[in-house]
Amino acid sequence: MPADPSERLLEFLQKRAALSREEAVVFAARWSVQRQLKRGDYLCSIGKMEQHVWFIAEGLLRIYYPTDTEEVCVGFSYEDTVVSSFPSFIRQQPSTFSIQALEKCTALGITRTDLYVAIDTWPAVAKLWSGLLEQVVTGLIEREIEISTTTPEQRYHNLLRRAPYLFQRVPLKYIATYLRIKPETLSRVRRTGISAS
Amino acid sequence: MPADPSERLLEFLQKRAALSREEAVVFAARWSVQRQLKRGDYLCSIGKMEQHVWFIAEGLLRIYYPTDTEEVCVGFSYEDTVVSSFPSFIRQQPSTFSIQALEKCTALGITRTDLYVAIDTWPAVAKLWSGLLEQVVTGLIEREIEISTTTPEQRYHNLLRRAPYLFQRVPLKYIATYLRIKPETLSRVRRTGISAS
DNA sequence: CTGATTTCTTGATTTCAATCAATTTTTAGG
DNA sequence: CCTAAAAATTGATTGAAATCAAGAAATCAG
Repeated sequence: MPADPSERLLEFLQKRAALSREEAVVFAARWSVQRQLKRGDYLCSIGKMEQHVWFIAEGLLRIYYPTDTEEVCVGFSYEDTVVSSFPSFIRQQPSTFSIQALEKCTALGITRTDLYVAIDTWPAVAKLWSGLLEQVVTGLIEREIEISTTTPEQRYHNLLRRAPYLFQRVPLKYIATYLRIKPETLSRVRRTGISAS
Repeated sequence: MPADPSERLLEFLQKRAALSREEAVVFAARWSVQRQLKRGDYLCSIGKMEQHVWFIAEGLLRIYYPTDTEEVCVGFSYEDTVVSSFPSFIRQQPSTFSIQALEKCTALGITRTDLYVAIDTWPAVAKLWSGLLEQVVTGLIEREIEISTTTPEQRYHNLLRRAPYLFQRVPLKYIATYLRIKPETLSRVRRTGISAS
């Protein structure tokens, strides 16, 4: 894992997209917006127009939307993942999400125009984009099903199994909103160490 | 609105994709699987591999997944919409959804291979596909937000405003599961005719 | 048209997680 | 290292919708 963000992006692209080395280098160069975030900083805020898709080279962020009374996490992003406020980016509408660094982060961004030009230029990039959207779609659907078919306790155990690393890096109060339960409930569920099926 | 399913598909494609008339005709011809469904028939069932994306030329269907105790509707499809068990179609895994006709339906299907060939052949089809996926993504996200930020009553009024036609065509018990409430609750919410904000 | 089945409504009761209210523990920044 | 702020825990209580239980109304197939 290279420390250099661009090098890391290049590896990511070559692993994920059917691009030649040269194409990958050219495409990677279009991810020209570098952001350094410290804990608490925002990559995107409610109401702002999302102009980029971000590659996270380092760090961890939460993606959330606010309600009257709390902030509900829809997901987390970390090293070697791609994140954006997709509905805002796709439709060019004000974002309904905020994306906040929970750790010091390094992100590389590509603009909307650059991305769509790349999609039109390289079929492999078009494929990468559809693949990413497909992943988002299947992820959202699976998540919706899980939330509505499982108990808070099951969801906790499922997440613990699928993504134990989150519990090392994310305050439980954010994990709680991601599981659609209150921190108090999560605390109680953890105490009674009932094992998952 | 033409009665002929193929003609209807052609109109749909020309409206939605930047295809020339000739391209549209050639692409439309790949939607070669025609299905006639009567009330109660299935376009896709749990556990089956979804092999097609379907264009609905006529009729109305519900898309749902089963839980221990009920069937939860994730959406409806009707004339001039496209439907599939997307996660199954995309990943070629057994479907976690069933898609059932609530009325007599006519559907035209394109196979996975035919679709992906078309995507690779015509940039406009690739665009159509990404556009469709983008629509699914934004729809799912908005829905997730709505479900977790609104009361059953608000959701009922929102749906009544956005899609009044569903109430003409779909039994309330299916609408209830779509709103993530029990039929009894929906009934009570409808009785107390409190108007939406 | 008509009887059977499905769907919808209404009432009584229960339940699971939310809320409210303090502490205790942990963490981060000076 | 120390202290203030943030996060987590624990207990008591509440509440909104689910569940349970009949009936009434609508619909569909023969």
